[in-house]
Amino acid sequence: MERMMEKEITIYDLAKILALSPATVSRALNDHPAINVKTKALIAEKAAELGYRSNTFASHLRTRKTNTLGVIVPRLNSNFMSTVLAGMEEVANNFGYNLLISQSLESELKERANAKTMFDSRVDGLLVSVAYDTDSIDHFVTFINRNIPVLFFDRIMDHPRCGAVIIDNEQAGYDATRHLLDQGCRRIIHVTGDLRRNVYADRMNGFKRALAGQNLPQDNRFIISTDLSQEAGRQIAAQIDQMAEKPDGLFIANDLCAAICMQVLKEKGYAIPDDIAIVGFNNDPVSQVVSPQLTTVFYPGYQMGKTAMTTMIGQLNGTKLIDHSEPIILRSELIIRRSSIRFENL
Amino acid sequence: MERMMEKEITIYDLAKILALSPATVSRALNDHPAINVKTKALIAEKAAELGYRSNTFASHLRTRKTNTLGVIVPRLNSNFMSTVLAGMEEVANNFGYNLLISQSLESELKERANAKTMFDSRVDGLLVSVAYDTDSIDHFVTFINRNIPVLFFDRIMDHPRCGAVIIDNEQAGYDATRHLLDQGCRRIIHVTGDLRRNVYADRMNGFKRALAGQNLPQDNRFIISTDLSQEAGRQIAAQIDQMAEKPDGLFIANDLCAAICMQVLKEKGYAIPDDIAIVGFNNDPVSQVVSPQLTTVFYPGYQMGKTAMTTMIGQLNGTKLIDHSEPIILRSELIIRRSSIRFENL
DNA sequence: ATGAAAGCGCTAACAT
DNA sequence: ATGTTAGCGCTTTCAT
Repeated sequence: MERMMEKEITIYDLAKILALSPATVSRALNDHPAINVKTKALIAEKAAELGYRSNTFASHLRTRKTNTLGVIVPRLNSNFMSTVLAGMEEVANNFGYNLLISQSLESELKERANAKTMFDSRVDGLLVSVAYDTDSIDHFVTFINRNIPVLFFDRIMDHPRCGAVIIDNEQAGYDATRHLLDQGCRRIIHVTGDLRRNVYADRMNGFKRALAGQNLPQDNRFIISTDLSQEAGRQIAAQIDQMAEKPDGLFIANDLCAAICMQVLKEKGYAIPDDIAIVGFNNDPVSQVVSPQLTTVFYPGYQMGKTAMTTMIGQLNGTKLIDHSEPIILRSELIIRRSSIRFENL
Repeated sequence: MERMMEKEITIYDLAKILALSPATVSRALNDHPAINVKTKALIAEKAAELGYRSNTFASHLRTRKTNTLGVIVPRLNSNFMSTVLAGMEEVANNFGYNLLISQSLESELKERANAKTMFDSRVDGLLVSVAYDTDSIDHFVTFINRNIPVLFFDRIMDHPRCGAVIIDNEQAGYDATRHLLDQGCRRIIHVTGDLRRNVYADRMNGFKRALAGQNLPQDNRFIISTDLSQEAGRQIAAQIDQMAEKPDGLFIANDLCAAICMQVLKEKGYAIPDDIAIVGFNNDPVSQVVSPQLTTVFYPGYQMGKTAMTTMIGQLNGTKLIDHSEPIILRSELIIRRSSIRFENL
């Protein structure tokens, strides 16, 4: 069967038809100021009529710019991350950038592979939220050495030539813990993730500061580092059930993990929040669906995506260079729901 | 401040250093059979040593292939979609393809814009799950006319030259409804999405078939088309609460919507499953976290992503052409949990 | 088995 | 305001 294969129109075709030079056509299409407005209109019209589309590869080859930005995230499938990406996409779109998105699946190995792909694709810039177990920063230094800006968001790495966009995790951790303390909790367990990641280390520090503020003892057995998975939620519940002296408060750095943990505790007969008050993190949809509804920390994902992307593009345009000396910090907010409001405070 | 800017190595550099021609280097790098094995090894070694990376733009300009595939999804932030994408990424990676991912945010307008971007980026193929309100298929025909393969998955459009990967939504809808009937439900409400989408239309047809099989009356007021949002879940619950004759079963085509609906019903004093049994769809994490746990339909997202991508790449390679005449159908499975098991059946 | 040379479509320095 | 021209780095036909 014969296939219809429309011929690809080039600026040469346009130039010939309009009796102009390819250079003029190129300039007109790129809205160059030196070109006569009428000429531009003429060219634009003809281009549209013939279905001309710029060959980005030829353009990239010449300009050494790809108009593509790489984004590496641990996973796509969290409400938070996909909200961030939606924010990034909106801004990138407005500025005519494409996004090359990939997930590290929480593995440094995969992250390195992703970074290599991005590098070979010659992205103009890279936005990264690092994997659970990332130790080395080598695979990003490759970019930095070539002057390709790298911007971390949420889970950041410390590097003198990389920007960062985060929330104040320490303060959020403090607020969450402080809230539990205000509800009368005195034996609070903090369940967190890998402490190499700033988000978890900072929340833990906030947790500790809140306890210290009340002159409460700091018991390291009350800080449990897990992978924050659903399974971890189950294990924590089982572990608590085994403890001689039970906790009366639980601050878990992830909503889904907290929700599962709460569920198992309820099954084992614990009253939430009366026996154990619980605070999660992220304001994931699950936090509204469990009963009692879960107190959590709202994370401005969309805002974070937009801010990160705006920052990156500002850097690329030279409009506004990234301040490497300190991160951009967005506001988060404690959302208080039933899982942490003790009876006596109603 | 001086910046270290490593010079980009080209095949000309390699050729000069090794006293070979650029053609030989190019062939060697592409593993051309005519090149001497030793020469290949020599070139590969030098390339690695100098950190050579192929300039994909020059290559694409020549070959008119981009090795990039476009993926358009309604939203990134569902467990299902990100699982699909993970599956796609794995396969694409193995075959050396890059993914350009974007979300339509359930809007045909945005979907068209995404498609245009993909088209201008000259993707080699396009994988799409269409938006809620997509009516026209024009923006995909553009690709088809240029012989760029288009493959739909999950939410598909009917076109004689596009492939499709789906689950048997009709059967899944039947199974879900049949299960409710088996539990003694006789007045079942089906809450679904936009019926222009196959996934919802098919589930509804399965629903109807199950009712017909029991000689139950078909009341169109018992089929409610919504946007399946959390808000919709709330509204449905309110609506049910107002009904003179209440339903005794609820089949909602989305877990989060079902979970919220269940929650509101519980607040209003309905016993789940005894007053109203509920079945959701997708096996989203929320389904395990609500109480009672939600009966739902497992959706093989990872598998779907892998299958779709394998199919696409088979088509591009010419290895295995897409069968346009009928869709690829994957197995789904009803997962029975407490939200639908009536007391009398325990 | 290897080389010479042309050209993919675009941009930009230089010229007019 | 517009034109001329020389590549960007790669692949590939044709030649040896």
